[in-house]
Amino acid sequence: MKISTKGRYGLRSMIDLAINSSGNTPVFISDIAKRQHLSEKYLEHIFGALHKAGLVRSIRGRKGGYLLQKNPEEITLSEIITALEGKISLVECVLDPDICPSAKKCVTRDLWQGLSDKINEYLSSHTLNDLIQMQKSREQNDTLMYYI
Amino acid sequence: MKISTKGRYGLRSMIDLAINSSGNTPVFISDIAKRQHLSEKYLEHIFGALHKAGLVRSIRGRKGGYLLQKNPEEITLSEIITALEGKISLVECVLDPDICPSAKKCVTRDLWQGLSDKINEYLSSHTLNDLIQMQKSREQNDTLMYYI
DNA sequence: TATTATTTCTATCAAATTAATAGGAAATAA
DNA sequence: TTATTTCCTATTAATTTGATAGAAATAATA
Ligand code: FES
Ligand code: FES
Repeated sequence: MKISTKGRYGLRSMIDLAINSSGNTPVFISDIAKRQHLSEKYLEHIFGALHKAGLVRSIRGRKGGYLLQKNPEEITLSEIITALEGKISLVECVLDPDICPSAKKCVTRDLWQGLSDKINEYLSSHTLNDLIQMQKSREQNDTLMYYI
Repeated sequence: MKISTKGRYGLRSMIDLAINSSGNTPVFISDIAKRQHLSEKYLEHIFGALHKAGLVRSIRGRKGGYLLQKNPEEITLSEIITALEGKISLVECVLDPDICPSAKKCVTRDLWQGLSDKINEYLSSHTLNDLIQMQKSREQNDTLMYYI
């Protein structure tokens, strides 16, 4: 029961993208990879998935790169994780009861269903903006420390 | 972000064990495997883990088998899942901050921490007995249906 | 005591999934 | 025309998960 690197790296990259894009100038994957200490090639894949899910806008060619497609407060963490890891459910049969012949009787399915709902609830109730604000205030506090 | 078969099979087997053990006579792994449509050999592993975690008592030799070590209402689902899948955390650095050099600054870690806590909360607040009662009442309803 | 049924332990193999790399095509601004 | 970027497809590497085999230990039973 772990979040994969795709999900983890992707979320961090979305925060990085939001913080480092000024206006309409796109951000290079290579820059995000450098700042986040990630492989450029692997990050390409991740942004492919984010793009496909409509969370980022891409500009091809020289001086191209990526931009957020929506405002950070309109992007829930659930959307980001779903884009990168698929629909959130702890067991397959929560989404697709047909794969378990005894799904109707199975009490553990109800349990996993309930827990999956909790997880979805949590991730839907936080937006990318929440993380950005946390990040920014944390950085500001770090700076202030030097003046105290 | 999935529960592995170990966790799923193990939980179902604990319910099976609790429901099918009468008094102090132990239950064979082979019987549980039959009823739950699981591989006997694989189930051995699973019970090895449950035993190691002190959730079941084993009786070796002929007419041996397994018994619950505690009353079902004293066994939380968190204990069972932890025994089978290890400590519940969505990313390694939640339990062990040292593996991420920037753990103190990382806002995504706080997020995963929070969500991992929710999951633990949920699984700690339900016991094996809850599932057994659900199962029993479900079976009773099924039986009643024939008499209506 | 010898035999048999049963669990436990360890080692290993197979399959599936995830993570990462590589190379080049397509697009586009300089 | 060139440099720089995303996009696409394939391949490889690493890790995790699922399953098997067989020897050792142990207790009941004949
Ligand atoms: S595990 Fe799928 S229905 Fe029980
Ligand atoms: S991912 Fe581990 S601290 Fe950020």
